[in-house]
Order: sequence, then structure tokens, then C-alpha cells
Amino acid sequence: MTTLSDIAKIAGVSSAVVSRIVNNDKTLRVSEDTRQRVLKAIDELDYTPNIAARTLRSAKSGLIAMVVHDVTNPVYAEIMRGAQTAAGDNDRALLLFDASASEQSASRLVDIIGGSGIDGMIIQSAGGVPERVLARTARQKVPTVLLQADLDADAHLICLPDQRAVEIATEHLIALGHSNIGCLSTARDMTFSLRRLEGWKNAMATAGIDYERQLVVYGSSDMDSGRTRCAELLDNNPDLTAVVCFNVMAAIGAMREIWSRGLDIPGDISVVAIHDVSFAEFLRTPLTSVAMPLFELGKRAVEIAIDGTRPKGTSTIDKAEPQLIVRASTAAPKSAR
Amino acid sequence: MTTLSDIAKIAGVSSAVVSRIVNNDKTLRVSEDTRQRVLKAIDELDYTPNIAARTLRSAKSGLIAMVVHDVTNPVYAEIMRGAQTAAGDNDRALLLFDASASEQSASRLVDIIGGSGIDGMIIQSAGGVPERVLARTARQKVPTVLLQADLDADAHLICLPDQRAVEIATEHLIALGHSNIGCLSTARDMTFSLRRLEGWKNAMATAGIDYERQLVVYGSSDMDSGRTRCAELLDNNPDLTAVVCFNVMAAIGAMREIWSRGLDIPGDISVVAIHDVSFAEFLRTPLTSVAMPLFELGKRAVEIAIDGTRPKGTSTIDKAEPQLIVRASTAAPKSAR
DNA sequence: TTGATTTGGTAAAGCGTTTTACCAATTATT
DNA sequence: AATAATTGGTAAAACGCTTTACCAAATCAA
Repeated sequence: MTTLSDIAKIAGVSSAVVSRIVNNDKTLRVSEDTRQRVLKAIDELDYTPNIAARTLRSAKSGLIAMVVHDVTNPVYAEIMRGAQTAAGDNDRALLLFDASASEQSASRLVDIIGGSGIDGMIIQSAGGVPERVLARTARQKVPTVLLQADLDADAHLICLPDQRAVEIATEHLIALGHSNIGCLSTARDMTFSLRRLEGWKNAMATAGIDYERQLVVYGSSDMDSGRTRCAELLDNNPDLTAVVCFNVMAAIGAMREIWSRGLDIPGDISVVAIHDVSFAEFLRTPLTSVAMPLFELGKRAVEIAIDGTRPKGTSTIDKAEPQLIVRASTAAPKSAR
Repeated sequence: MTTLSDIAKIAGVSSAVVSRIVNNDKTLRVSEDTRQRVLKAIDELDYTPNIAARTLRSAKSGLIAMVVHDVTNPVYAEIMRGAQTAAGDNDRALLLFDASASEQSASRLVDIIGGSGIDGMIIQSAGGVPERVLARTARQKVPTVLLQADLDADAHLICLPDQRAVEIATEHLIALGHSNIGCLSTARDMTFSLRRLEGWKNAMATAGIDYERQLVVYGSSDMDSGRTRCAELLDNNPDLTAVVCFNVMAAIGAMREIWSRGLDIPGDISVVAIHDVSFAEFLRTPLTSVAMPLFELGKRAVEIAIDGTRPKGTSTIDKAEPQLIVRASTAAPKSAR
């Protein structure tokens, strides 16, 4: 491999000069002639700095770890694309960990954190992250950005306008005439679930509708969970006419359960999901959803992770209101027809 | 940070011993007593080897780069999960690059390759990878694994049973009575598209059905492309009664086009897709598909990338036959009813 | 007793950068 | 002409690890 000193030798300077030219050191004074010689040598030998040496010396790897709950969920994929883009734009690369993959994967992550292998960490998967990972990031003072779900950790937190999104979804149902509206929530211990629940309660209260505890069930964000939790919801609430699902994949599972009972959507039950996906329109019943800026969430996460100056705290991505996209899965309840 | 020599000092040995214990060097002879002292110190100080130093010295980073065409496509996400799992199981981590993300991202990748930052490279996105990336991997002799699409590169190639999958799909349509069967292919310059096309031709020929060039259109693997190419297909082949789609997301786009013309699936046109997705069953018309071992593909890619002994060449993942999953999007053509 | 072997380690040379401190020549100032 | 300031660099010390070559002391064989 070509090294700094190879270049230095050819250009007839010390490697210090080459390093400082490569890194664009403004305090370096060098004649234009010398600079050109160095640049020429770099170009001719196609020199690229060795990452490991640079990392060792500078203690900056240029790598950001991203822990995602489940890469196959299109919702999270969109976040990843945002993160990916921001990483590229800021000369970083993304180390991906799927929390639902092997346990080994977490061990590896702990080693990388402990070994000063990353400059920052983004956690999309609060519930699925082993305690030891968090402990390590804390000990190593790795700037950590939590997405959506707060944790008892010294970290940044970026949120979506969760409460507002669910308010919008619920208000939509209420406007259609529903009052028996269930909540297919995500995990109980995630703070974003709670914010969303507030949105539901708020919309219900504002409309003067009484709500009961049994109108809420907690699950995760996949189809299977959506189906089983929705079954509970239906069993416990025979009069239910609508359900707000906190994740679009869970919503698909919920629809499956509804259909499997011979019920019609939206004839018997209206369904609205938080987050939109590209194929929502082409489902058996096109799914009404509330879109949120997922790409932006990923992008901002990276930006915050690499911005050492920003004080820790919570920020919300609320440039735009969540967008209600009305499709066929919501309609007036029978009672209102 | 705790370093090797911190441990050495505490345990009263040289850092060489500590290193060799950490790395589990079988040629090291050391008294059980000493070993325990070292292990104890490591445990107490919570020592983790510095990744950069290790990489610099050993020229092995433990990182594998994975270039994916589009992380939001669930088909590719499944490949990533496989890769992720294998990486964890082999003490590696995955560096993710989305070829459809920023151009900067590719530059960053080139720098990392040039800087000896990765031990291996997996390319899922043959068409989308800039020439300079390939040039760098070649120059750096980074073990490269191509997924599905061959390139003019010195690399491993892993394929799925593409031809067989399309044969199965096409045979299914033929068995239903179709003979006017179109092909919604993926990119023309990808070798897997060609293999799949062979499958179609083969099935057609075996059934004694004439086929014409205009029954094939080439596109990419997203919904938009599926829609526009399917439009061409329908325009050019008024008698078409079925279409085989080489990617499931493109298939959804194709269905959209078919529906938008007021045609019925499968009443007027049958649709079958290569690759299954979790929600295929819940589409407006449940989609008949042929499932292939995507997870396995990702897993094997990592295994091959890190196995330095394996000679370069092509391998196919064909433990199991592609699975035809018959749903509602395929039926007998009108002429046969 | 002597020589050979085994045991249980050690010393030190890199790996390729970055960065700080320093300096010899040249030019400017008085 | 003497001093000061600027120009255009250089030297060398880390960063933390791996690995090769080497060695003193203890044990063993004959």
C-alpha cells in the first residue's frame, strides 16, 4: 500500500507536510510549488489514507453505529435511508445492527464500542437493546441518539410528532362518527407509545367521549403481533367500530384478524395506521394512514450524533404536520349510516 | 482508556502475554496462575482491545461492507438480515451502503476501501455501483461477493435458482391454460435477469408455445418501474393474459397499472411474482409468488466473503426448490373457462 | 555431572497517521 | 547594519496492538 511517507519521499518533503495537505490544515504554510508536487504524487500513486492509522491517532473512526429493531419493516427502512444519506453527506459511514438478529451481533457491538470503534450511536430499537450495550456507550461517552423512545440514559432524544399524529388519526375517526375507538399500541414501555396514547386520549376527551382501559392493547410493530393483539381488542370490546394502529405493519396484521372473523373493513371496523408505506394503497382494503417524516428522522439522528456541540435533550421533528392520507379503510360506522 | 499495558502492569507481566491471552494464542505457554491474574485484571478494568490499533497492526478490520440497491425493498431487507446474522456469528460487523442514497456515500466507500478499512465486500446492487468502487476493491484485493448479478470483476458470485423459479412461475400459468404470458423483467444488463428469462423461455418452449420479443420488458425492482413497464407490456400485447414479474415490488406496480385500466386480476390478467413478502397475502388481490431463500443468500454471502480459502467462482443456493405460493392473483384465462 | 529440553515468559519492532514544537533561511523594519 | 518577523518547512513522539525472535531458569536424560 501507498503510505504517507511514500508520497513524502516522491515529493521531496516530510510526511508531516503531506498529512497536513491531505487534511487541509489551514495553519500549514507551504509554497504553491511544493503543494502541487505533493498533490501530483498523491494523484499518481492514488494514495488514500489508512483508516485504522488515522483512527488510532485521532480517535475518530468516522463510523456511526445504528441499531435497528427490524430492518425488514419498511418504516424502519425509511429511517435508515435518511441516516444513510446524512452519513454520506458528512463523510461518515453507517455500521448496521439488527436487534432482532443474532445475539452475537450485540456482543460484537459491545466490543466495538469498548474498542473506541465508533464516533456515535443511533438507537432505533430501545426495547431490543441489551443493557450492556447502553452501559458501554455511557462508559465510553459515545454520543448517543435515541429515536422516539426515551431511556434512562445520558443521550439525545429525537421524536416525531407522535401525539399529534394519533390525534389526527383519532379525530378523523371521530369526524366520521366513531366513538368506540380502540388503540393498537406499540410496546408499553416505550415513551413514544405513551405520547401516542396521549394523542388518542386527548382526541377522545376533546370530543367528549368516554374511554376505558380495555380499549388499549400493547404489542410490537410486526404483523404477527398486530394480529394477536387485535384479536384481544375485538374480544374485549364487542362494540368496537374502529381501531388506531400505532404501526402500519401491525395494522396489516390487525386487518388480517378482522377479515378472518368475517368482518368487513371499513363496513364493520375502520382501521387507521400511523406511518405510511408505498404499498398501503394496494392492500386488500387500501389503508388510511398518517405519514410522518421518517427519512428526516434518520437524517437528523446522524446530524445530531456527529454534532458535538449540541446540548443533550429532546427535539421533535415538527416542520410539517403529520399527513392524514385517507384511503378506503376508514368510513362512517354503521350506526351513523 | 484501559490499554494492554495497563493490564500488563497490574498483572505483572509483559503486554505480549496479555495480547496473546486475549487472542487466545495456542502457542503461548503460561502458568495457570499468571493466566488467572491476567484474566482477573482484564475483568476488573473491563478491558476491551482497541479496534483501530488492532486493525492497524493486523490489517484485519472485522468489517464487511454491504452495498444494497434499496434498503426499503423488503426483498433486499431479508438479504440484509441474513448477512447481519452471519456477520454476528463470525465476529464481524456490517457497514451498510445504500446505492440509491447520496453520491457522497459512494465516495466514502471508496475511501474506506482504499484505506484498508474493510475485509470484504458484498454487492447486492450490481447496476448501481460506481465503476470506481469496483476498481478500488480490485486494486485492494478486497474479497468481493456479488449477489445474483455477475460483473466483469474478479469476484465470487452467489446466485439463487433464478431460472428454476421463473420456470415454476411460468409452468403454473401454463398449467392454468395461459399461453400469452408476458415477462416483466428486471434490468437487462443483470445476469440474473437473463437467467430468469431463460426460465420463462424454457417453460414456454417446453409447452410448445411461441413467444415473441415484445412479450418481454425490462425495468427495475420498484413499484414505479413495475407500473410503467407493465403499461408498455399491455400496450404492445393486447392479447396478454398473464405476466410474470421478476420482483415482487415491481409486481405491485404492475397490478396497479392493470387495475387502473379497469382490468381485473386474475379475471383479465394473472400476475405472479418472484420473491414472496409478508404482506403479499393482504394485497388487494393476494399475490401468487415464488419464494426463494433470501435470508440464506445474505448469510452465505458473508460466509464466503470471510472465507479466504474458497476459490472464486459461482455458487447457487439450491438446497430447496423455489416455493410456489398460490394465492388469488392467478387463475385460468377467460378463453379456458 | 553435563547437555538437552521444556517452561514461562520478555523485548522491541513495527503498523501509518497526526500533531506539537521547533528551526533555518529569507524578507521586512528601523 | 542590526534586529524582528515571516516563510516554508522538519523531527519525532505518540496512538495501542501483534508478533517474531530470543532467553533465563528449571527440569530431565544419560
